[in-house]
Amino acid sequence: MTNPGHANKANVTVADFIQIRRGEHLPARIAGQIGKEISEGRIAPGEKLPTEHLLSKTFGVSRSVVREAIAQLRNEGLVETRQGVGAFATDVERRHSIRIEQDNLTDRASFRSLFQLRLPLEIEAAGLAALHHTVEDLTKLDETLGRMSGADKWTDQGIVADLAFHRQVAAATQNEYYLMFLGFVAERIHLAIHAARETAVLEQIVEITIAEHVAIRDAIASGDPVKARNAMRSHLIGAAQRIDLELEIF
Amino acid sequence: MTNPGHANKANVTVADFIQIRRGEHLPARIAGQIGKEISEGRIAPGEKLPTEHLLSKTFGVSRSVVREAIAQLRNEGLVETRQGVGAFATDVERRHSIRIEQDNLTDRASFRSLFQLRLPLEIEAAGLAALHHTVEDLTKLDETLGRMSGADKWTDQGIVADLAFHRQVAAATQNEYYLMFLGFVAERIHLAIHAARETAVLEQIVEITIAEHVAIRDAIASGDPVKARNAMRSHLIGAAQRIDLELEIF
DNA sequence: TCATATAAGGTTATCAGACAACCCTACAAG
DNA sequence: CTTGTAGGGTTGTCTGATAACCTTATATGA
Repeated sequence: MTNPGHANKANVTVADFIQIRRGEHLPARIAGQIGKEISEGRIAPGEKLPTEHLLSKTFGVSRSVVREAIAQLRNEGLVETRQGVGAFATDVERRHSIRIEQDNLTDRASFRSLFQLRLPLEIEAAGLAALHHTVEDLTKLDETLGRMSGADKWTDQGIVADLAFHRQVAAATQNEYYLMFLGFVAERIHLAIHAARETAVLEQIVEITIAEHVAIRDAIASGDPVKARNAMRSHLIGAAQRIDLELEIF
Repeated sequence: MTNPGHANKANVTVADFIQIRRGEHLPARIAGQIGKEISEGRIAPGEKLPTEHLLSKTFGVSRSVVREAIAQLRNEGLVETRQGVGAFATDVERRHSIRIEQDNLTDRASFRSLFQLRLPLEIEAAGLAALHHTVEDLTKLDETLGRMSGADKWTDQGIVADLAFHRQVAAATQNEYYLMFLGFVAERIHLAIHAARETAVLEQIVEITIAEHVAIRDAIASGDPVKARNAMRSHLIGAAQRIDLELEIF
């Protein structure tokens, strides 16, 4: 919308790029500026970025720095580069890595969406864990439960242990992707709650839900996937209610 | 005389379809190797990585490439660098982005794990889509179904349409994270099948499953989440069976 | 005229070497 | 014993060059 047609030849004004001040991690700052241009739509998807040479002159840095900045953007999926052609802003659909800006989660609707995503993953993970857990998995679960109900229950340790418990359930599935995705999602959720200064709420959750965690552990140990799923479902629904989150269950 | 860049093997004229990956972005490959070392624990968290100079000699590439690889790992949160000191591996918990190396999916067990992760997400998404879909969502679904059963059924278009269908179901949940995660996972799976040169199988899947897709669409349109979930579950289980994938269902 | 081959110029990818900024350690000076 | 400093090592940045690749225009031959 903002005159995207000038990337072809003799671009008059690349953008409102300002000269970089030295001091700390040049590539990251330049990547930030370019990324902002893309995120805010001033560089449309599919549009070609200025050449590295031109960018280096524009920012007043060497081409190495520009290259590293573009590499970072490419890694985040915001741009694609084609040798001999140039760098292009990508469609949102094609991004090949998942990244969640923590700021987004301050929005309650967004937070709820992430929790709603977590729900089926945790439930399925509990079921798979019931089928595939090893003796070591159970040992680790018990150890973590001990930390949760231990003397340091009211410190951050309890919260860390809660996170660790769910991570270990995911690990017990023996499925690397459950560990990867659930670890990622659960961590975002915990961080969001933490950032919202609702740690008191979290501690309360930890206290109330020790019994629920034990139930999950026992269900997994029993090897009954249905029982494990139900235990995890009850736990998560309860946890959501305790932070006034209304989920859709069916 | 020891130029490692051109120290390749003699050109083999046989049709050996092993990837030569000459244009496969050197830094990404090196980042993958180093990242693997970290993920699999051969480089412990907190441990110092070899110096850039040593790495460049080890891999036989220039320092620029190694730097770009390390920058990528830093961006993914796997390493932290301190000027004048070195690069250090970080804890797994710290990672703030998810990335799946496509190579891993050539391994059938790994591919199955990803499919097993996709299962509950797709099912839940179908249920949520039944509740939250808009008129526009249904229109897009119908349009995509038309492309699947159209004349270009046997081209890549049919496969693209299949992917688009599932993406639109995810979009119909009105939950950005379902779109983000499912789009990501489903795309990996399709790429893996494609890379395995099983496109013929995929096309067969598309043909057989048009009816199943229509059933999913109708169930979503009916607004009954349970029905939508069942339709999606049947479809995915069938799709898995058609590529000889045995999933755990409960 | 039309299709193909070739040349030219631009862009990214990689290389090589150098210097700057910064950190750590050890050792000398007080 | 404390302090200062010199030295070496590492990452950060710069500069210039070459290779690989793409696009476009021109030439060539039927």
